[in-house]
Amino acid sequence: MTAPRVRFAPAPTGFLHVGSARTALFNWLYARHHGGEMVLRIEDTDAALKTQQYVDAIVEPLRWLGLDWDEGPHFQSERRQAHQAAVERLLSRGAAYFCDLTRGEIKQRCEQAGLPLGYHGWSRDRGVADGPGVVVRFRCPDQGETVVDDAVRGRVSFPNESLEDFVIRRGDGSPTFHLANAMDDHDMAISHVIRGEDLLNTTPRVLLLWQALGYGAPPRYAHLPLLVNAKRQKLSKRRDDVSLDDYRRRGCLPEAMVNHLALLGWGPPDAAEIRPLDEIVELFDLDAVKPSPAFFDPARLDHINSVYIKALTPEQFADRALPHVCGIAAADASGTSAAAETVDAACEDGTALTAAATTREAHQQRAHEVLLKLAGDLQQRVAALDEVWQWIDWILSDEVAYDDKAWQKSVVKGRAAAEVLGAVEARLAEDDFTSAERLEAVVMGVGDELSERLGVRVRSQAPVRAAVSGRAAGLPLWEPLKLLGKDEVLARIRQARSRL
RNA sequence: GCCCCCAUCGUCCAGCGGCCUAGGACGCCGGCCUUUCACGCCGGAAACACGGGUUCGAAUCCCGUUGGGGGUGCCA
Repeated sequence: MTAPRVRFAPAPTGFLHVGSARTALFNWLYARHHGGEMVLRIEDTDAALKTQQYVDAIVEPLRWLGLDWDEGPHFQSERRQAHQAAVERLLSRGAAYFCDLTRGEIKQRCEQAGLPLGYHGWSRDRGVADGPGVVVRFRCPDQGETVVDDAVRGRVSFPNESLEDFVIRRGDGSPTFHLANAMDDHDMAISHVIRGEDLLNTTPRVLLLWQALGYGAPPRYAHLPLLVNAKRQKLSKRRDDVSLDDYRRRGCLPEAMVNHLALLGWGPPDAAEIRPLDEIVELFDLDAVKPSPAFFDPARLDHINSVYIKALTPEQFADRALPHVCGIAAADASGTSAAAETVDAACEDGTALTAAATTREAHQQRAHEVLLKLAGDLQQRVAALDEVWQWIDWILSDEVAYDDKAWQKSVVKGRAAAEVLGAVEARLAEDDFTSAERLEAVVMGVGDELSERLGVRVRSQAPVRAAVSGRAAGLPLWEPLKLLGKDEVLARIRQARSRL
């Protein structure tokens, strides 16, 4: 087999859809596995969507995923001349004709003829002349069938009588997707067209055009299973979370997203599902792609993401989590995260999150240090990077937000909580806060002593946690106490005691 | 309406005629570990949509039914 040449051809819609990302990935995997090439082509037939912003919305997420291409981006709009010339050729050959019927007129004719709503070659013999608003339609054969030889689905045949004379040039002179698609795939020497199943029904049209244009053997088609939501409907922009960039902002790792996407419609021959991309490249092939729709399950993505997060070194974790803790990753999000709002607000109006970090830079430096020190404990607790903030906000901020339930449970109703806090404050005043282990020994020691004295189990960790963090649960306390520092810890315990 | 696709645990995959009393993973439930929350470990419930064929033998092949989805645009 000669090296394949595939293309990823998204329409510029302002963002990259996870379904499109999956299509891009499968094209890329196929090309890389077989040592072929991938072309990026932006299908901007429709409007003037070739702005940098629209192109970036496609290119950047692809780069984020780690997918590259060997050629492009090409733009369909740049091939306008060639497309128009082809329309002329089809016209002069009688393979296409002009039509000036409006939607209403078509409907009317159907009713008069007692035919089901549709285009029944109405203008084939009307001899319509070209002019403003006049479209060009392709003359489909009335008999026979058009067969799509699909790498995923096998032989799919369409009765030609079910095909209507479709528009290949709009009233404004622009070519439609079918025409541009056939021509561009031919002219760019595409060998394999790998795309979503929603396009399967349009394939006979492209094939008919391919034939009429005298192009010879068509490319091999492969229609990938649709990505669906929990209700098993095609993922849609309106009701589902489909923007790849949103996942990035929420702290999904690109390698996790790629791995997750690869598992939708495909599975490795062995049982190892979570594995590096180069191994997936090695194992991937089209004949192993399943034809049935796949649910894009966010819970599964979370799991895969959590596995990748756990595998990060502390340094990698700190570097990658930092933007999510400092509001950078979510800066351009429509719904900014709590972390972003808190940090941005504090930094922008000049107020400090902590007395020590009075600038954004200082805050970042401090946050990085905290992330690095707590990496292991954080990594096993988050499924996405944007969850990190809620575990450490109390360390990075001077303000303690006391959770009512936690306060009641751990301090008010906590056994001997007042004594615990009193004793801990006294003992910690003697400590130099250089050892997390010693801090643990001190706090736990207070609990043990009280337990012995009172004859009942006294848990000393809970009230201390509530005092310094305002919460009932969280990270192992000792390293955070050290990071918070002696003055701050003692101040918080004092503050808690005064609340009693 | 018409055309097309799809059909194994709730979900994603394995199974491509006998290895299947159907395997793994997510999720769920239970237990262990633990002076928080987690991680980890152990265990459990959970599926071949239905009906006909073909075959010595079918989750695997064929047909039909049912169910789900997609398309049916001067969107792609």
